[in-house]
Amino acid sequence: MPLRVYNTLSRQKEDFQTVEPGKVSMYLCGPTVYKPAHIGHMVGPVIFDTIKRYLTYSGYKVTWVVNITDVDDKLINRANERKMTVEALAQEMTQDYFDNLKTMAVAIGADGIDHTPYATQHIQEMQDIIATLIEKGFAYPLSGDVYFNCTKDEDYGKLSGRSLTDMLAGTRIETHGGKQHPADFALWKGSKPGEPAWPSPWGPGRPGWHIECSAMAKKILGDSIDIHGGGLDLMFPHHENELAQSESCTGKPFARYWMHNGLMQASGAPGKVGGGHDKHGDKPADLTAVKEAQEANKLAGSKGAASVKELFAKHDPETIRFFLLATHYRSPIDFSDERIAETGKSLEGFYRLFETYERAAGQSFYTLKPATIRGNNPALSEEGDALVTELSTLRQRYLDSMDDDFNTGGAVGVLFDLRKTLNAFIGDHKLDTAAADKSKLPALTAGMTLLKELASILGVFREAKAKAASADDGLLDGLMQLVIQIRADARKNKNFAVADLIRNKLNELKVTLEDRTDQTLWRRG
RNA sequence: GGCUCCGUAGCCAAGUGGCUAAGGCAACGGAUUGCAAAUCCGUCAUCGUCGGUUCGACUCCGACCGGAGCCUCCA
Repeated sequence: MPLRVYNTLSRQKEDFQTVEPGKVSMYLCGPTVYKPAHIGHMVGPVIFDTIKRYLTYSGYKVTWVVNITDVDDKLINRANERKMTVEALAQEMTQDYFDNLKTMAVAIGADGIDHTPYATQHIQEMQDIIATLIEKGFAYPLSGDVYFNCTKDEDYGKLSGRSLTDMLAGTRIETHGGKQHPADFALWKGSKPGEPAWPSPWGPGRPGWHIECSAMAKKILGDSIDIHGGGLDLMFPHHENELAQSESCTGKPFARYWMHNGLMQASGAPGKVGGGHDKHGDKPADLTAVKEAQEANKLAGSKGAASVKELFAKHDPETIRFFLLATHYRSPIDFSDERIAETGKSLEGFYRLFETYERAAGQSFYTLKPATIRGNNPALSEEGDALVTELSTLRQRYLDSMDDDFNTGGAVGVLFDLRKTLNAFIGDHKLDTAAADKSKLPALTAGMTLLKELASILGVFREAKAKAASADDGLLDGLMQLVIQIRADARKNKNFAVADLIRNKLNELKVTLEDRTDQTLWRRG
């Protein structure tokens, strides 16, 4: 089955064909760095990181760009509030963003985001595009600003499915004095005193919001890119305008596939995590009230939108990543601590399996070296155990899911099936006991290696978790072994009252004991 | 008002014009265990409502109900 990708432009899944065979250029709209990232900001990067991993696994050479918007009204206002420069604020928040990406297993570099261009470092490229647009008649200067002329762009609105007449009918667009059409948007904004400004042929000013992406995508990836991504909220006006100005400038298709991820929603609180939410539409007369309500909501802050760093204090980042990938990327995700905790529970079985495997095989799951390229997996093509056949089937199901518009939710389901299969195999052959049928170990390792392969594509189970108690010098485990020994003696003497007392008291201390046939294991939680 | 999208079991969630509608969490029954834990096996849905198209629809079309997003420089 060929890879198929849902394209917002056509509103359907299309066979994936790149501009250049074997290569994929990918541009994801990054954050405006004016405040700490919240969970919603992680959705796009995690999904596109997974997409890059899968495309790479499928044999493509992928170049991925995520831009940093480091000049904008919100930055200016925020910097003023905090009495710091826009540069300093941007630097601080960019670092926060990068730190969070790293924690979420999204790398900066060849294994992840290849380029992170900054808007302020591409002013010249933006001005070049603006100049070209003016020259071609797609844009016009107006008292220090420059506007894109939407009516000159024949297919304006094709991405979001809007027409200029619809937009007029909506009357939601405030007409700025002098603009030729209400939908015309700023390419260049003349600066007010005290604002960041760059010299330009149209006077000192700063770029409009959309132009930076056009400029940076063009510079780094070329006139036509393969995939352009971002949150669903960016489809209009941001991506629509970006597309319009880019194609008007170059005369070439800007992006083959537009991919939009669904937004994170705080559970119980309608609306997206990051901002206010208001219903409107029925009462256009109530504009003022609506606006006031919006402001109030903005001040109230982001309900349910703890910063990512606060979230990491409560939940394992791997759990959060898994949580994000368990749902299809185009669906909205309902976010709550309960949901993530539930995901955490569902992952425990994997960690147990890894421990079991280590006991059985004498090597860590994390040291297994899985195939990194799709193709026939030699370990699975050998005639052998019935397990091997089953593994091949599961692997194919996984690939079919991912080929279908990166259906990570379906792929996650296969991971759980694989877990069950391997646990059953271990049980059938008593592989975690002294009575193990050692001849079955290679088949088990093949299965575990496959699990590693499939999980790696999702960016999970790649590395062992850092030991929580790094300060512990082994005392804790020593004490536990002592307690376990004492309890084992009690059990041997059928003194179950003592044995159960020990176990119950340990439970109260959040320590779980597991009596296996030949030993007793303990773990926290 | 305009433009999109969604509605699958107690909860989360994948998927399909026709064989048994993935998987997870929870619950229940069983195997295992001294009892537990962990693991395995099993039980648990006719797919918002009403029409239409079709030999046949949960899957296509329409209406309605319910929910979400955008039209406001939020990823």
